[in-house]
Amino acid sequence: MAQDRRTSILDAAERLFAESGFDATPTARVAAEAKVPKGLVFYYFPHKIDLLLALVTERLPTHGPDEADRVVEPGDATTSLIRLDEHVGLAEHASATLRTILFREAGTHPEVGKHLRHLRQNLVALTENVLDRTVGVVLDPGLRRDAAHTFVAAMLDRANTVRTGEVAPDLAGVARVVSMALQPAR
Amino acid sequence: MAQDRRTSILDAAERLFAESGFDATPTARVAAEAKVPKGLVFYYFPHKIDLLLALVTERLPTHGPDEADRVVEPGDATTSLIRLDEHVGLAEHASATLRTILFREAGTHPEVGKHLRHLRQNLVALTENVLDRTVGVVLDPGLRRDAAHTFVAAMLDRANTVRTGEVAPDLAGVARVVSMALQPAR
Amino acid sequence: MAQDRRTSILDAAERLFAESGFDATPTARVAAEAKVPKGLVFYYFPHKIDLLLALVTERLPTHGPDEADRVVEPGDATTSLIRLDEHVGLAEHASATLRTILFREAGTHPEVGKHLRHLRQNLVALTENVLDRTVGVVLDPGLRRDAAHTFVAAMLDRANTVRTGEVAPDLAGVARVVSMALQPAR
Amino acid sequence: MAQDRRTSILDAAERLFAESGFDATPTARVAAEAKVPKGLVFYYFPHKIDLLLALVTERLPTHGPDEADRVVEPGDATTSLIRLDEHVGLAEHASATLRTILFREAGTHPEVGKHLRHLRQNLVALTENVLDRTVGVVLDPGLRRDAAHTFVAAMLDRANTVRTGEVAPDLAGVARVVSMALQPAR
DNA sequence: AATGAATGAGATTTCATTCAT
DNA sequence: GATGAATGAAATCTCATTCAT
Repeated sequence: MAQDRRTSILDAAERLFAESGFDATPTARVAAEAKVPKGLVFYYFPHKIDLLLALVTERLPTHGPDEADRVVEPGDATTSLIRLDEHVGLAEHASATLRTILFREAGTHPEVGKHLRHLRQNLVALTENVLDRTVGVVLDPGLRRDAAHTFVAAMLDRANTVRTGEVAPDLAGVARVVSMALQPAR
Repeated sequence: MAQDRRTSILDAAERLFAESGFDATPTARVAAEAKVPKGLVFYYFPHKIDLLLALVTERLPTHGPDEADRVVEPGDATTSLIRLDEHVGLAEHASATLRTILFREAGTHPEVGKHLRHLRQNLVALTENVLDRTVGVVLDPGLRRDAAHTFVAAMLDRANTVRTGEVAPDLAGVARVVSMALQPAR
Repeated sequence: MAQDRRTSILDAAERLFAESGFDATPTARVAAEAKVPKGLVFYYFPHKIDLLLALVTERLPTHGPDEADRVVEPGDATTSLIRLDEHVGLAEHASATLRTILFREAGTHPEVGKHLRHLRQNLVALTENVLDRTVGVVLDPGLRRDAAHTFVAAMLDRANTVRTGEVAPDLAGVARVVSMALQPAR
Repeated sequence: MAQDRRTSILDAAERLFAESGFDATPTARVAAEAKVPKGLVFYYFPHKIDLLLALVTERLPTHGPDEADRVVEPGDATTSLIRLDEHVGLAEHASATLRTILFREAGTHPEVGKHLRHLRQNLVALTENVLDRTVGVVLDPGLRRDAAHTFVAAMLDRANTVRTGEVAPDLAGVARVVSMALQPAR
């Protein structure tokens, strides 16, 4: 019961911060949106910034390298990468709000920036793992790293793109480009 | 003289908005940083948002497709792309503050978002142009587009990366990956 | 057991009120300092002011005139007064916190002011008694009263002085001055 | 004109702080009492504590030793001391509010405590000067110091007394006691 | 007897904006 | 063109007190 109300508050904060940004959202609006009295927000989150921190630390999935298993399509790097993107789901609506918060506040709130750095590191490691398991041959470590960074950059850029209303780059296209670069010969 | 003071104000705003964000920067601090009286800021920029708009419209370069000439290294796509990145200079300190502002405020301020969309479109067109002039053969339009999007995504992602303190992906590596994908045969 | 927790609360309140003042000390901090749940403070002391009143009524000694016996040194007014001061112990650390509270809150909280007035009256009566029993001769009532008031004023002033970090006046010196004023002839 | 409004604010603060104490007086009440908008209080005094500091630093007289000239009655220490007390005017209504503030806040606000220490030092020096110029003979330095401290203690104690509603000790009586102590012989 | 989640009135402070000069 | 005093709406945060359990 008590946790329900704390959850309502976080839900409301997530929605509003994504819509209008952290700074532009008064705590009073969070309380109203969560249908709890103003004082209760402070009770659970003594300072406004604690709302942001709770969202980022409690609700952001960190992707471990073991998740590669679920998406690998042996011998087909393009498909594997596309499925990786779908699995991570950065473009999906469910994570849209957190993603918005993550990118926007990373520059001004150190704790948030730290999480964004971890996310990228994990995604790169995961992508390298996916590539390894997909292609049969042993990849050059430098090339593998560059390929992974390229794909992760595209995923993160697209996440950012969606939020700013730009025309999203096609991740399938990027997957194809990366995949072609890895072809030992044609 | 009058223009000098207007410029001081914009300089100060650029610095402070990049540091702390638009919302978190009081106009009074802009005035203090610019060493002008508070009233003068509102004299030149009747509303606070006008400061942001002036920065974006007056100080952001838009890259036309004709700039390809300056960077193309015929026959060497990797080098051409690296030189393109250097030319655009998104990673350079000079544009760091504007870039910061651009990414952060794009989601909440429509005018700013519009500029970011234009920037991406122009960069994609420019990159396609660079690729065309670099490789001798006629590229498949779909592949060319995917390659351009991939490289632009990496450039923009890196710009965003720098601002959040993440480990920057290596643009030379991405250039190599994109370049290899375009090799007709090896 | 129950009394232990009530005592902890009063101990904590005494410490914190002395440090930061009554108004500036939240009851929540009292509870934290006493290591009891917040609700318990209000269980024992329904209103915050009751904490202050309990401290003053339960922990402040009132000095009766009969205490003169313990300090009188017949024929030596200076020594008697010095011993009176030591006996009353207003300067001692044990009473420092209560003294602090007494002086600071006397002006704004009538109940506390009443206690301070009683303390002064009792001290004057006690000092007059000490002087009477010390000197052999019959003192002029007006002079005796003035002398007592002078010494009590010095004791209370010093109590206040210690609390504000001023250089404490030397009570032995005051005892000497008062004593000399009472000498019938030299 | 502008200064007038700043002065109104300080006047109001002086009145209200004396009445109810610093902590118990909302800045909104200060604004209301001064008949200025709430924002203006903050304009002149960015933090509430600045009101207190301005009162103490701008409105508290510091008594220099040269002021002795105005009160000395040669050969009559009792009269000289009484006139000194009247001159310093700690008991007068005009200084009552500041005195109240001074004593109450000295313990919790270091800046205020510093002023109270200076006031005592200056008063002791001034009183010693008065005694020197009043009595013809050369006083023993130790005795002179004790006598001065005794009288200053009484003045400060009485100031404090008035504020807490206690029965004020008679300063004329203290003057007589101190004066008698200085009589070389009778 | 004990508790800690809950409440809401109100405190301090912030700050974009106005405007008389 | 320039200025800085002035304004007030609104933001964040505080905290004594209540009350269901």
